[in-house]
Amino acid sequence: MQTPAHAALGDLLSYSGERTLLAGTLVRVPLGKREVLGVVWGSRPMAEEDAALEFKPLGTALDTLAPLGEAWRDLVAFAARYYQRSLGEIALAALPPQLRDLSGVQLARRLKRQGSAPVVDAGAAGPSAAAAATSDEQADALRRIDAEPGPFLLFGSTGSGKTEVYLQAVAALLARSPAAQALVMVPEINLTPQLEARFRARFEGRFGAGAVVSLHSGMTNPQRLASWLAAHAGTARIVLGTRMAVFASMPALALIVVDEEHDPSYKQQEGARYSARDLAVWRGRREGAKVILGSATPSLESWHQSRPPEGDDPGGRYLRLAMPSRIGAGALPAVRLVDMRLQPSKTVLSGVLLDAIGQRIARGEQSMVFLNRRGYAPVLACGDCGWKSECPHCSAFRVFHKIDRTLRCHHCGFTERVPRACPACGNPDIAPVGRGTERLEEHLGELFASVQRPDGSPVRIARIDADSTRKQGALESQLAAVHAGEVDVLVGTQMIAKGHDFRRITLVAAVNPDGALFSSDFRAPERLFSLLMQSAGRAGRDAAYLAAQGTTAEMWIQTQHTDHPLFIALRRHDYPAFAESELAQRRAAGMPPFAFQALLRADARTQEAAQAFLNAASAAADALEGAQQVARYPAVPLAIQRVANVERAQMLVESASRAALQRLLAQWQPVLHGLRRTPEGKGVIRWLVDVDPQQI
DNA sequence: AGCACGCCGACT
DNA sequence: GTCGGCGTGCTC
Repeated sequence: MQTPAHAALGDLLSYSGERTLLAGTLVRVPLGKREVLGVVWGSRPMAEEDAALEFKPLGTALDTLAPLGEAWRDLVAFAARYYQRSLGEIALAALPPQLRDLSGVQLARRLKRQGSAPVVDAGAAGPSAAAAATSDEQADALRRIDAEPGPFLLFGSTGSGKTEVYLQAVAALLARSPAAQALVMVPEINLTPQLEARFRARFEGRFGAGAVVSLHSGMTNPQRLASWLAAHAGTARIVLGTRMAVFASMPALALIVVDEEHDPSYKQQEGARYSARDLAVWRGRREGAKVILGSATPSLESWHQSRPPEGDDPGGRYLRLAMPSRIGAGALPAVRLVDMRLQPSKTVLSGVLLDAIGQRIARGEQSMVFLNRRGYAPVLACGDCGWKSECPHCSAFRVFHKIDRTLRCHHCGFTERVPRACPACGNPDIAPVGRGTERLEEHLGELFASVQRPDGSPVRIARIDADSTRKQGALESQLAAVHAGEVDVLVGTQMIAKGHDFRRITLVAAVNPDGALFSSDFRAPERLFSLLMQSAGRAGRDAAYLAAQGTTAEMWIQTQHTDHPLFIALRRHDYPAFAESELAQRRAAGMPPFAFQALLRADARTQEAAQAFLNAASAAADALEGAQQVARYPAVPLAIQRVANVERAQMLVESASRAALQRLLAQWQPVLHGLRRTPEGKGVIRWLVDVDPQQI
């Protein structure tokens, strides 16, 4: 009747105890030599046949806490089943870590303290930020959300006011039902503070402090526990969080919002590889809560699922709500494609783009230059002997970081000081190849060294990427500098493309986005389109500013493929056209969303051992029921084959039927565990199943 | 996952 | 002679 532990450990463990505990009660139980947290999944009286078995006695029950509800347990059970993980692993991951090491007494103390915190008093309403006036599109979306069951796909361009729709949908719901709770998810921790501020401003006056809580991995354990307990008790009316929040215990859940639903961060990439967006839809249906998925560039899965009925096609299960207009922001930026084939070879920044940026600087406007590669140069190479800065532990190059003169492997973290001469032949003349954000920042600094801002001061270039924001609070202070107008040109990775509301940026440039056009990952174009759309959305957010400046917003793209359909659709800001052509290709090729996939991955000391395991697994699958409905592709090395001296291989498994795929995976699981003890499983360090993989 | 038990190299 | 490397196996 409990849950911790992992992988091969059977689903449920049984313990003995004097009294019957309600399902969902948290308990401490002995497991091996330690005591762990468990959740009661069910109980029954001792039967005679149990006498032969030896059950350990249950430890203390943490029953000062209300038991976890049936809906929560169903969600955990579904996630465990669907993503092929043990019940205990999901349940434990779904609970705040601090619950694990809190004794019953400590927990009671926490609850008492929290219970005595100022209680929500609707009568003593303080000032609440007023709801903004809604556009016709927003009002229409809200009406449909109110009238229809959903799930909804809120398809709104950047600046169309999706957040206002979320706020008012939440407000309508909380006003109608005195206990109702809403869950609002965002893809990244970085985006929670500004969302939290808006929700607090809107709701804390009405529902009291503590009505809005956050739940994400950036919080300390005590903070997380406090939020979790408030959600579980129902005192928190609104829970904001990242993907982990989908598992929050919310007894009166009535609405789930998944903002930027297309974002890959919703898919957990280690441990249990769940999709918080997909679980949100499942949870919404199970609990009768409305679900709103919002995006300017929806995932093709959600887009397809929200197609309107047509002919024989009954349409998708989601209801699409479109909000094409931008509110309070200027028109969407004009997209300019620079044909790099017409530029001198090795041009990094074309003359026309530099001119355009220069003009913005002269007018005191800001530009954003976007390059998805951090560091100074992706490779360091010797011109004489051909040595390259390979990582000794990975099949990847170490990146040259000029700032601290290091070569760093971005996969295993292996870092060394840059050698003064070629380690292979001693040639002192080793040179960076290619460019990252550091080098671009340096390059721009040189190019604009003689240019002046309107007040005569020198041009300021700033860089925002994972390296420049590593320190606590660094991102905030850098963003503040941009907002304060201290920066003329901002260089960065995709970090700067998301969410941040820059008022004075009127030009956004993507320097070298072509890599994703011909990637082996079939989802790469989808990600690129969404990233570029999102980047474009950073420009010209403030119509009043544009008008005052007498300027228009522009998005520049340097490419070798100016006639690529992706860029043509982008130039028209036409996501539907892009989606339609991508979906046609996916349909023709039998790829998601027209097929369902899973990956079986194996890590081993040698590539042969990893592949041998996968091949044996594939052979074993032949004998399973329904195997002929599921295609298994050959085992292949991962794109980055070796990381930290571990060889990695994977096998794609695919079916037109989700149910058939699930049936096969369920039967496969015990076989795979068994395989580890056979000769083919010998060298395998670990294996895992990734259901609905995002990256292939 | 933890945490044991168990068999082979460099230290008090 | 012991400390400790991580390989293998178990947890009601």
